[in-house]
Amino acid sequence: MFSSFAPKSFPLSQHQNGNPYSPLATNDDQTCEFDFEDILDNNQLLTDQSSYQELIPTHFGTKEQNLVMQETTTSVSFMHPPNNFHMQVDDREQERVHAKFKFALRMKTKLEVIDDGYKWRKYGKKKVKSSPYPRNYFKCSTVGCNVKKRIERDIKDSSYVITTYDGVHNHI
DNA sequence: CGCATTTGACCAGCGC
DNA sequence: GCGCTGGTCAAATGCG
Repeated sequence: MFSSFAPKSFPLSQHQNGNPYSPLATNDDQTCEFDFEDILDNNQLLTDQSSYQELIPTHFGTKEQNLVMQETTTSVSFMHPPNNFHMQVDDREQERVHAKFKFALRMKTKLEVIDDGYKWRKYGKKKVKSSPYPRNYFKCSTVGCNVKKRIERDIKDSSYVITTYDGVHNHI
């Protein structure tokens, strides 16, 4: 069963030749540099911290290092969970694990809405106390997919946007 | 007219 | 129990 928890494609509105995995096109409105700011919640399969730390540099780059998405191979690694993500779990367990999976990424962009390859429906906007910027709430538009995401500007540096994904897509 | 977005209302959880 | 805060709902609104 296919599933993914990360953006499907580069966070760019334009991809060369229409291929979302192609090298990045230059776009002044949105830089392509971004990094994992925080892993908010480990999934159950990776409760062993050491194994989790191994996966981050392999698949996403280290947390400290900005990851410039310029190579197809990097993006493909990024868009899918690690191969052993589904290891030794039945469908019910996998569903439970996916429902708990949550992570955030921080991206330098001037855009308010970021195209990550999935179709989202906005269902809420909230002023949060800790930030002068509103937080926007989205649900995946695909029927039966319960993935949500929140988007807000970084209060420390408003040129960055923090996107928090909640759940795992059950579709391509 | 249909669908997505907006936005105030409502709800749940938490700390006091 | 009460108030605060964040998350969700849903009616109103806007737009193609």
